[in-house]
Amino acid sequence: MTEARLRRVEAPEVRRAQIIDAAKRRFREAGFHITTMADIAKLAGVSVGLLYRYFPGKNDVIRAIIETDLEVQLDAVEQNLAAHPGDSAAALDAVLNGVAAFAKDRERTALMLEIAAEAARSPWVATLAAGIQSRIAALITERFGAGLPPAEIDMRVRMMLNVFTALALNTHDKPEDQALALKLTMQMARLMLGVEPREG
Amino acid sequence: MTEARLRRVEAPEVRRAQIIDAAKRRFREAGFHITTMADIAKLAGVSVGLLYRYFPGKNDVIRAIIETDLEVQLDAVEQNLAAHPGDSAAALDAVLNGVAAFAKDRERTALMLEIAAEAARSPWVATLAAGIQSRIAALITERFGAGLPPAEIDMRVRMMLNVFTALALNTHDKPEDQALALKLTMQMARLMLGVEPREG
Amino acid sequence: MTEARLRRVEAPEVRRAQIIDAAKRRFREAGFHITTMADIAKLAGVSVGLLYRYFPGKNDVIRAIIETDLEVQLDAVEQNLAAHPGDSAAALDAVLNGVAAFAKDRERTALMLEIAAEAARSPWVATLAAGIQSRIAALITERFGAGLPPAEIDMRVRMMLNVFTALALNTHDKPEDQALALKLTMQMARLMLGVEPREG
Amino acid sequence: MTEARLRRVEAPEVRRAQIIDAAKRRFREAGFHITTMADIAKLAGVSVGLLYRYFPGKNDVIRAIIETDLEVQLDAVEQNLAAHPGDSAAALDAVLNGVAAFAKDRERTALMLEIAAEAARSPWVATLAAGIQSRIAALITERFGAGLPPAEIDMRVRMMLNVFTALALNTHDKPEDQALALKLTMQMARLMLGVEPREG
DNA sequence: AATGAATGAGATTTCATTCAT
DNA sequence: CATGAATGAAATCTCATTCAT
Repeated sequence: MTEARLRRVEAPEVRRAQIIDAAKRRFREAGFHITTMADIAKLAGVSVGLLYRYFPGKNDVIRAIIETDLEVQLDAVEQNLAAHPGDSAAALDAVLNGVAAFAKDRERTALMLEIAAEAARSPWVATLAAGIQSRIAALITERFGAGLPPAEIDMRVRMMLNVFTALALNTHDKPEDQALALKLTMQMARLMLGVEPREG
Repeated sequence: MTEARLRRVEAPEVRRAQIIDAAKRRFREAGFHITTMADIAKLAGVSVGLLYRYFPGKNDVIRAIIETDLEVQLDAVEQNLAAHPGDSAAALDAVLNGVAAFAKDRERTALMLEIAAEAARSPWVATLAAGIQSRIAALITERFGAGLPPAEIDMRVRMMLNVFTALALNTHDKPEDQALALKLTMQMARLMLGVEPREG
Repeated sequence: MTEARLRRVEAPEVRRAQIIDAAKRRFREAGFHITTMADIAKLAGVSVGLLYRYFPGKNDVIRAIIETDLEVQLDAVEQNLAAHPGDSAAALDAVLNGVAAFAKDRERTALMLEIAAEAARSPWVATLAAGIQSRIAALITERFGAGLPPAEIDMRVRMMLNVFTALALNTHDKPEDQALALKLTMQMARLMLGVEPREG
Repeated sequence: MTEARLRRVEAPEVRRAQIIDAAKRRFREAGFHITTMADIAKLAGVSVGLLYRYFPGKNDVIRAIIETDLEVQLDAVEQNLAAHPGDSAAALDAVLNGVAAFAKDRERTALMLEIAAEAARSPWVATLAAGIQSRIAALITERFGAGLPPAEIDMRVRMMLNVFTALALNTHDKPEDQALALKLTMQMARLMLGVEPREG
């Protein structure tokens, strides 16, 4: 009577990606603590037991998701900077637009909030997040770091990133609201980075 | 043979406050989903059974905490504005300082993040939070709303509040970091409200 | 459709005894590691959840059973000695007969073997068992301890007890076999305790 | 690109021995029910899948271990008797020393207890063990069986073997304790076989 | 023949909720 | 009103067994 799942062997990286992907999706929708291992397994299309071949336990799945998610943010900044080697203003725009795009994706921001809430409780999450933010700050300083002390740049970058996170907290149904919210957030981001608003 | 435990009968409001207070403390430390009803009962110094006389279920406790927490924010703004009926600049300062004080309290911000994460999942939480923000915006508009269209004022106030949320997202361990973060936050808040930074 | 169990509140000692008793029975029949918590709960007539109000986990149930079982052996020796305050020979007889009776009970010996096997693996079980045996040895020394050094008495008592345990390993179907096995074991026990065989 | 792991094809007897050996070691350390098939496979240096080519299931591995272990005991007695065809006293000594050596090996005794505990539950184990004991008894009776009725000799041999089991039940940490325990065991063994203690 | 990824039934444990006292 | 023992559904995790490679 039970629908026999067909046993497909996959390369470890593929499986791991499947699982991480499924977990991320469920975590976004339901949060870390409501999501069950069975949920993840079902969504990933594998058995529960297999989850435990890839991760020692549920906490390790959460940890992996948090780590990869934060890494993605760092990578995005890195790539946006690298895409405009000569033009600093364009590079900055690219970074800000990248972060903004990220903040507009409700799915991603839900996970971001989940991580933020977790960081308020688990020291290791807080440390990890702070580390990634510092590395992002370092990348930006390297490129734009004028006369400010490193500690201040670090903080300014953090605040800039957090403002976008905070933006994600709002539910803007109407497109014009969204546009306005984004415009204002961009102003704040530029204020943090000490750059003049561009035309447009 | 007489029971050592004293089975005190308390006024309902007192009991309810006891429970809400205990729940809030645990929710701050451990989050909504990790906290158990037994945790709350123990911290409140009452039995689990009694919890169910005051709230139909755990979700209702969460709902009550979210509601009271948001109300407290609204009340704070209201009182700060009312405290300076003549001096608009002083009133604004009072509001900003009030929100800042809130954002510096790690315990409260942990709960705020918890609520934000919940809002990303439960529509009613999102609606409730948006409603409160609108009421705060209305209060401020009423007082300072000069030439801008109401929709923009509303959004600017929301963004101003978001900035403090961003502050809360930071893991500021060192006091000098805290001071810097607060200074930057104030700059952004003033930018949102279109007021010049004050001396000081 | 589910047969509604009627919710009966019992005194803690009664419940604990029920659980320990059920666990002991299942452990005797199936061994520590085959017995499940659900087995125990069902046999005790309680829910699985209740088991965890009385014991933190399965290992603690095992520990409790081991402890009580060893204590019972000590108590038996103590009582048999106390029952014959004047007559040393009679007291010794009582002790030996007590141990023999114990060894004849297949249910109890099965548990004894389970404990012995566990002792070979878990140091704490070994230590606990050795401690109880030493206390039994002390009781006997107190009463009969002639010229032998305490360490030797201790060992002789242990060997005596173990011989009875070993007796339990054999399956004797025919009564005359049982009687002979017991007679021979008694001879060995007396040899260990350095007493002459009695007539009869 | 070539696989680092070498997939050696071995003669079936070699593989079987590898597996049995590994299983025995884990069973000694952890017991039948705690040991997993993966444990055994790892220790044997083969895959789990291969285990199932040699044994239909875990129970069959257990059965094989129990059988070989009991056979080894029988063989040892047989060989010790055969080694002294003329001198009965020397033969007896050899047998006793052989059994004693066995009982002093903590690893082997742990397995013996495991088997004994299993025998208390599984009739086939009990039957198998009883059969081996009878065959050992027969060997000894054949050699020393003087005036006693065969049934009694059989029982005396069993009891003699039990005595060594009793020795195994002891947790003898200190060497001097071990020596004493062995001395006492030998006394009991000789009592069972009706022989005078030898000098030495 | 050999591997080990994959399965899924079943074990342990947790906890929101109920209800006898 | 108040208690906390009791319940049971559901979650996490384990492991004997299977089977594609």
